[in-house]
Order: sequence, then structure tokens, then C-alpha cells
Amino acid sequence: MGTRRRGEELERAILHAAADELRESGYAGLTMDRVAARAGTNKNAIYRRWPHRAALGIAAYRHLSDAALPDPDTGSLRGDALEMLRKANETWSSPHGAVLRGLLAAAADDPELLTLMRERSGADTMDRAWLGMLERAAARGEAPAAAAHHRVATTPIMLLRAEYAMRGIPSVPDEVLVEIVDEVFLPLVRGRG
Amino acid sequence: MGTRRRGEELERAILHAAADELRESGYAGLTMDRVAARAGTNKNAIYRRWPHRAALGIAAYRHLSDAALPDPDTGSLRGDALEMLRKANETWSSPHGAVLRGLLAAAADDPELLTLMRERSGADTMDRAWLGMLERAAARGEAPAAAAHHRVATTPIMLLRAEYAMRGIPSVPDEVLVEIVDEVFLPLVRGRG
DNA sequence: CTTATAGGGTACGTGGCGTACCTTAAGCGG
DNA sequence: CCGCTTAAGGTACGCCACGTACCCTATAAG
Repeated sequence: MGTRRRGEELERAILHAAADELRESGYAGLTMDRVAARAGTNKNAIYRRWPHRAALGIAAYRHLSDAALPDPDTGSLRGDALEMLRKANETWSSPHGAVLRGLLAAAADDPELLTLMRERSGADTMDRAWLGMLERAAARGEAPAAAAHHRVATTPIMLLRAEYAMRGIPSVPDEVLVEIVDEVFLPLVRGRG
Repeated sequence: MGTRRRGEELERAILHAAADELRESGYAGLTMDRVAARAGTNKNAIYRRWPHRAALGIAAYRHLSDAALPDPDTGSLRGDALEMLRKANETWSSPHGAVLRGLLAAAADDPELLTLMRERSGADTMDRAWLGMLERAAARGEAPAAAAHHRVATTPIMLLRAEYAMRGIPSVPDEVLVEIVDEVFLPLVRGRG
């Protein structure tokens, strides 16, 4: 009776319900019927807003984490890089990360969804953080100025990403992170002099 | 009527049918009913051999390509590396590659399937080819011996893989490959002196 | 006060996986 | 040569989940 939710309010309720389902069951376990039930509405209201499950999943994902992105300042480039990698590894291996990987897999053959993902997952922001790190290192004289290059900055997380793609669910061991920094990232920075 | 196929013969027929379906419809479009129909048999015969769709998909994938893996010798490290990357890019952006990426996505949260994939997709072989390339370059005096390191060798393909994970279906543009080689791989090799 | 709009309820079509059962052919041991 | 075990064929089904179609009702806007 009385109150029938509409517009914004209903939309928030749906997204909230969907985010809860994501948290509890992951993307694979996210069903439209259960989201509708949990939000106390029906599938119509959902399909009027998102064309299919994947779109809802992606939209709901942002409600999971506001990803306080680290901006470490340990004093050394090596320390900063390791810190960044470790934080990323934590995030990706957490339940959040599992959800994110599930979404990524689901969007893998739909370019439209992929771009949506990138916007919502803050990948670009992360890239900029790495670039900033390199610039600070260059300012300290710890790295050549030519090292502050986009490809260089993104290399470590790209490697981490690929590592996840090859391995699967469990977190990447810390030794691998150290290797990425010591055997690839630092030599690479050095090599650009 | 005489002939009812059994054992090996039937198994080959099923795999052949599944491979055809993969080629035509990709992994997402691979259905058990159609494979059974195409092989002129029924789902029982399939489920007696593979526990689920994903397992069949992976088993059938090997019938698609025997991936003649390139072992270039252009005389320069840069040339060899670019050649390898370009071949990999071609493969990954071909229909074969689409199938492979579909399988990878499907196996993403099942470690057991992932290891199966790695065996069947010849990823390890590719890694060894890169290492060999680096060793030859070192022998020519074109690279420090310390550059022939596993992490270094796998970096370019890992970056390519990650690039696919971020972008989706279309092939990665050649400029990106060149950048990976010139801005990352070669400086990295140089930096390990 | 009327009317367009959007939500609620519900049922259904469709497709695909995996399973259950029974019937029938093949091969094998005696 | 014969029966028995094993594997194939045929078919139907349970189940689940997506997406759609209707029809009814509350809400807000004019």
C-alpha cells in the first residue's frame, strides 16, 4: 500500500541488492530473479534500466568498493613499486577481486562491456598513480627522466594481471611480485638512460 | 544395421564434431546437443568421457590448431622479438584465438581447467622459444648474458596477453607491439648489464 | 481530475546443461 | 556357437535462469 518506490530510490535499491548478491555469490551466482526479490521488486524494473545481466553486474560492482587507491611514498622507487603491487595483489585476490575477475571474464568478448568495466574499475587512475611514482623518482634523481613513460609505468600491473589470467583464483605469491620489481621493473627503468 | 561405432573411433568423431562447432560458433556457442547431433551420437556418449562442457571444449581445442610455433632468426634481437610478437598477435586475433580466449574466460575460476588449458595451448613452449632467442642474442654479443632470464623472456607475451584482456576481441595494433619491444623489452634487456 | 508513466505481479517461452532409463548392438569368454 | 557384460543409441525429463509479455495499480504531472 502506500509507498511504491520510483525512479532514483528504486534504482538505488536494485543496485544495493545486486551488490549484496555479488558479494555473497559472485558474478556467476548473480541471478536476476534473486536481485529482484531481494530489492523487493520484480524483473521488469531491472530490465527497464539495464539490458542484461552483465550490464547490471558491472553497474553494481561500483557499489562494492570505492577502492581507496594507494599512493605510497616509502622514499625509494623499489619500495613504492612493491607497495603498489602488493596492494593490487591484495585487492585482486580478495572476494572483491574474484567478483571483478568474474565480470571481466563475462565481458571478455563484448568490447562495449569492456570499456564500461575499465571506467568503473579505476584502471586508468591506477596507471596515473604509477606514472606519478616514476616522476617523483626522476625528480629525486633515482631514475632517468625518460623512464616516466606510459608503457613503463603500466608494465608491472600488466604483468600482475597476466599472472592472474594464467593462474586462476589464488593470490599471486609475494616472490613473484618481488621478481617483477627486481628482475623487470627496476632493470627496465635503469635501461632507459 | 551393421556399424555402431565404439571406443576410439567414436571418441574421435565426437572431438571432430566439437572442434567444428568451436570453429563455427566459438566456445560460447558450443552446445552438447549440437555436438552430439553432429557426431551422429547422443549426449550419453559424451558425458561418459568428459564430465562437463568445459572439459569437452578444452579437449576439442587441440584439434583446431597444431600451432606451428615460430622460431625466427632475423639476425637482430629487435627483429626476432617483433616477429614473435606479430605471430602471437595474429594467432590470438584469429578465430582460433577467439576460441582460445573464450575457453580461458570459461576456465578462469577453475584452477583444474586452467592447468589443462596451459598444457594444451603450448604456452610453455612459447616461453622457451623466447628464452632461446635471448640466449642466441647473448651469444652474438647483442645482449648481456644476464638478460636470458625467465621473467625477462616472458615479459613481452605477458604484456600482449594483458593487452588482450583489457581490450577485447579486435587485434592489438602493430604500434603497440612496436612499443612493447622498443619501450619495454629492449630497454629491459639493456638494463640488465 | 484525468492521463501518461512506471512499478508490481505473474506467467511463460526458450535454451541448454546434466541425468535417468530403457533398448540394442558389439565384443569376449567359455 | 552362445550367453553375458559393456558401451551406444534413443529419448525424455528436471531444473534453472534469462528475457519477454500482459495486465493491473499506484504515482506524479498537467
